[in-house]
Amino acid sequence: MIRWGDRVARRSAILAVAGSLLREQGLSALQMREVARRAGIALGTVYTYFPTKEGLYAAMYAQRLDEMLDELEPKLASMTDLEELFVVIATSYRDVYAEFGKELDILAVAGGRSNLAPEIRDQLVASAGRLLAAVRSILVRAAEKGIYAGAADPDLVLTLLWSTVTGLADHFTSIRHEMHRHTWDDTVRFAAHTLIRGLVEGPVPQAFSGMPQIDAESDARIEG
Amino acid sequence: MIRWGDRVARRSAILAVAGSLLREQGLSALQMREVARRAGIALGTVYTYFPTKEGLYAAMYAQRLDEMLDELEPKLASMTDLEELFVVIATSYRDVYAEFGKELDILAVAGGRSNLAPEIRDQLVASAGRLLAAVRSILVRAAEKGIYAGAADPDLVLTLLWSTVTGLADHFTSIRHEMHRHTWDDTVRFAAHTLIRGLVEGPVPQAFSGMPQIDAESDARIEG
DNA sequence: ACCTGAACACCGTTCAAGT
DNA sequence: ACCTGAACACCGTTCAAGT
Repeated sequence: MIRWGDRVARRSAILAVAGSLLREQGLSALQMREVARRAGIALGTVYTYFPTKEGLYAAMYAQRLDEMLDELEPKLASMTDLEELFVVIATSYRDVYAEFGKELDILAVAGGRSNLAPEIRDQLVASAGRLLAAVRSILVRAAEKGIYAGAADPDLVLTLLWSTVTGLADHFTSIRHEMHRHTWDDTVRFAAHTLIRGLVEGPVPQAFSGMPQIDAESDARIEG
Repeated sequence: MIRWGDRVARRSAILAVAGSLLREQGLSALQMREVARRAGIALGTVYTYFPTKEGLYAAMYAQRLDEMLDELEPKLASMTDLEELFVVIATSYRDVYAEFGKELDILAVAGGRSNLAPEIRDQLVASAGRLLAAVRSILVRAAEKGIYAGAADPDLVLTLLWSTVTGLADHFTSIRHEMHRHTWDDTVRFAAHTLIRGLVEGPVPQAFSGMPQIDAESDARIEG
């Protein structure tokens, strides 16, 4: 039992209870009354710790991301392979996505002007920063080795990679993935391989002439 | 005014009213009372046309997808360029996504076992079929010309392309896209170029040896 | 048959009162 | 200071009654 007035321990307990509720039964079962009941406190008390349900949710998300990054950073530090980078990050993020779903996106929340408590917002910004820093440093290392097509704007590369990460996470979190027999591992590795192959410098295959930017009539025509 | 008992016209009117509500004010403003009020009918009447709010939403989505495909199919029929294909589909879908957001995904709803009215489900399955048929026919045409790397499983290719389409749509529908200055057009074209370049057959750039499948130690190492 | 709208159920949020 | 829980607000859904 948490003693009366121990706000730090109580806050953790609420987060823990809410987390298990979310994991076990999904978002629709995450109700403030149920959180209060499982935490052994009154309904109103939850609101003295978190301003709204959304605030509670954001705090849970921030905590989960920190956990993810604590696991991820050591792996990324020693990593030199762009495909592996993609696979490892995508797989970690998929697990977070499976819990928190489409409601929250680390790069969206961290960048946005939502009504979050400043502390939570800062925590999310920090997490996003850790993730971006890790990815950027690998891209830079790759660019220095001349393998990665450094000509493309890093923002574009990051947007493409992150969009694919979230898109794949979404795919395998929805019933969509039951439409074919491929596993997550097969699919992410194929995605990683294809993307990196497309990004990497080198001779342009066949009809392509390697103009990586806007051009109304592209040069990848099948005929002619 | 719709005359008493004209269920066909009334149904259309409800869908139209709900659609404008969704477009103008977003999902949170789509409330059954407001739909009834704007349609000039009683709250209970809405429920004689649509079994639940979700059913109404799915019907709106199905209608919007039909509209999208009516626009898309003629364009796709004469299309031979894989990059253009990606750009055109992604852009159309982004507009749908901006309205209906993450709640519904054509390939998820069509494949799933949700509690939709059979007619709506059938309509969604048909839409998904139209989209997949169009894409597949272009991939096949490309494979015949020997440009597209037909070796890769078409399911994998489709999953990757569709995941990126939804990921990009999500990116540009969230505040995330404000984090950099690139437009939708720039980004989708870059994505299309990179993906198709990665998928296309041809000499493998630099250290790559073109093994497109699972391999724990990938060969895209930066060093060694 | 089709339509009505008051009533119910559910859940996020508030706040005056308790310790 | 911290906690309580009844009460309020809101909105999806139902159903007995109306035409």
